Amino acid sequence: MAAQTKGPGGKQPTINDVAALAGVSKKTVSRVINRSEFLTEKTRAAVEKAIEQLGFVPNPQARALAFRRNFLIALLHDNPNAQTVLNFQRGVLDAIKDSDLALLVRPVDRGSDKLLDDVRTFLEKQRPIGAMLLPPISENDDLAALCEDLGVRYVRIGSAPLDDAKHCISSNDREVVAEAVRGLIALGHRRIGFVRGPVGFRSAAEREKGFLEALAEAGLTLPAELNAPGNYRYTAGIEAGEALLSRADPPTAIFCSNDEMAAGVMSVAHSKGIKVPGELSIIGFDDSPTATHIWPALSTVRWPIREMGIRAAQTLVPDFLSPGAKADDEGNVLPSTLVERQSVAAPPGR
Amino acid sequence: MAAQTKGPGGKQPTINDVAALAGVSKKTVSRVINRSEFLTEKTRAAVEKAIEQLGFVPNPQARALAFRRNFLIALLHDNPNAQTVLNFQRGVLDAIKDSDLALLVRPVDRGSDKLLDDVRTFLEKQRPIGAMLLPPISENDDLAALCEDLGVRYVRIGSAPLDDAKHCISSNDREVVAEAVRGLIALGHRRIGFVRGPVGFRSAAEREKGFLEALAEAGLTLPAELNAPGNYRYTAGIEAGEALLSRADPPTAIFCSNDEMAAGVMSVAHSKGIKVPGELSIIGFDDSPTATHIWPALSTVRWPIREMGIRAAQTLVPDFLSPGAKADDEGNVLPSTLVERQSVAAPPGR
DNA sequence: GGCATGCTGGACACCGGTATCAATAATTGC
DNA sequence: GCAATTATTGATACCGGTGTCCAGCATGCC
Repeated sequence: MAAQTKGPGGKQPTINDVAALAGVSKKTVSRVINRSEFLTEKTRAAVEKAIEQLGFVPNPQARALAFRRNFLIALLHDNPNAQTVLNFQRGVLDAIKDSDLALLVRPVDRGSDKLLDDVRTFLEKQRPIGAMLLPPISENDDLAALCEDLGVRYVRIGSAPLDDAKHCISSNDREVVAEAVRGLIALGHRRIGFVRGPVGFRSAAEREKGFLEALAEAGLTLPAELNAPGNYRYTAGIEAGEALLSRADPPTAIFCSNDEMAAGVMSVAHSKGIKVPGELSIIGFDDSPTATHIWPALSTVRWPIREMGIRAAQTLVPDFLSPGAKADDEGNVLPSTLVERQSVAAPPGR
Repeated sequence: MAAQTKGPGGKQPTINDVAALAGVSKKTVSRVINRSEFLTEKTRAAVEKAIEQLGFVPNPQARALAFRRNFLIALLHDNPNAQTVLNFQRGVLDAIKDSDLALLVRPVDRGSDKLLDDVRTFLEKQRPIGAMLLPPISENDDLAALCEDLGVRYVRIGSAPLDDAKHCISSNDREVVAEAVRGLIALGHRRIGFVRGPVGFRSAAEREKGFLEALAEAGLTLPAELNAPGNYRYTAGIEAGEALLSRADPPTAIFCSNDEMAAGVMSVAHSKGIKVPGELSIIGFDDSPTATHIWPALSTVRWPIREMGIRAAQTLVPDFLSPGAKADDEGNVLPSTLVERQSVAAPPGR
């Protein structure tokens, strides 16, 4: 007698339909859905059969309302590197796959003076359980404060710890950059150029620190004329390449703070007839698709971005994930790795 | 006397709080929120003042429940080209910015035999108003049928109309490819190679059609030995490049069905010492970041992907967007454009 | 056999909005 | 000036779940 409209275009069955079919109350069905204890095996089986039969799927909006919290997490980003965002997204989705959570993606404009208002409106409207901040906006302390204020959990993804461990997933970029540069020095490079990232970016600062560290260890310094400004864009790489490679005494190797700029430097080298890696070694950072698509393929640093996505989810919402509720304090620094391709060799004289 | 817990960590004010403060019923507040007519200017002002004062933001879950539909649209994709996905996403978000809608992004695995089940589960669980299918999964008729079945609106993004206009946003890829190839012929190229896309992809077939069309117009044909298989990946470009450029009679130009494969062909040319564009012209498709990052910069076809995102939103949920409720039948074919860069020139002999 | 105890499962209120429909206020016609 | 008409508002049920709290029943104990 229960109206069980089903099938194409029809209404979705509700918990009441299930309860009626199984001959129990809706609360009992609710218990089954939420895996409550205190249930006879018999009752559980009956309810599960009814659920199966009706193809019942709980309405997430209703659950959200009743639970007084929804099951959304937000990913906020303003990243020029699409692959990074998507890989991170994949990691997060891998982590929440078997949970009730869904992911809301929100690109923002870090340049806008309404950034904070935008994010506030978004968070107030959607009320996600938590938010993930990808670099570079993860470096914005006001955003973190805003989340705190609104009672929204958050994690910040960064190149170095920015906050206490429970709010921060990072990688050891500085160390790996240093390792890469040590490699150049070991090959015999002495005049090594550097293309910086944008001013005020933590990631840029970390890469620079690693670079200078390695030079210092070898008793080398970075002459001002080999230190080029940059902003992570291809065109900045072009400009830096022009500046560094037009000199009478060009560097024999250049470390670029990301792959796009490295591609720019590489283009300049090609157009000037400078052989890479024979006459010039180049190293980038990110391991973006560009790194493998340019010729010769770029040696670079691979950021464990997908793993960071997984870890970010585990840190943000451990209570919603089944087993991997890891919360080990220091586990939130993940290792970047050096990827050696064809853009590095010994300098000409050796 | 009304309890207005506000501020950090406090509860969000509800419609009841607003009603109490404004001295009206909750239904009236609801009317204000939903811009109902039949409201005195005075009442509206009073309610709006209370909303403002309390910083009230309606709970989307509660609205979704009461409206019997949520305000989510889903973006389903399995796209190797991250930039495309992100640009499309931007377009959609631009379009829905001032609406109540939110965007749920869902990567899927087109290779999985559980694809349909995955998508079904996702749609049943989240119950979005509509779904957007990006290529290549947009070509999957079963997915479209599934949406239909579940009563979820959908639009398919493709290289050519796949369905009736109200379900399909496409671009005129065939024509633009033909235009590009005509350009090569006009420059004097006669032996033009082709690197195909993956078998069974509509996008690949369209590009091939355009290519052959232009050849036919000029009375040319594509010799089997210049027709290389591909799968849109860089490595396929490498293989195709090896096959085509190792011949005694190599082509003087190669059209590649996407940029990544073009980058592969370009790498092979570089490593064989073949000058691009002096000895070999190359054209790609997509205008991905790779196209500008490689050297020389790649001539390619730009897909109006962001505009397609906007149009997709307008087609999918015109009733939720304010003015741009365009539904003109034939307006859903958007123009791709040829982007001329430095990888094309006249063939050696001319 | 009667009673305390521990499990189960149900009745009912509630989450924060919207729909229905009747009640009330404002306007109009004559 | 009064009834008829129309514009505006409110009372109450309801959307589809969950929490609270209590009742019913089987069991163990004396």
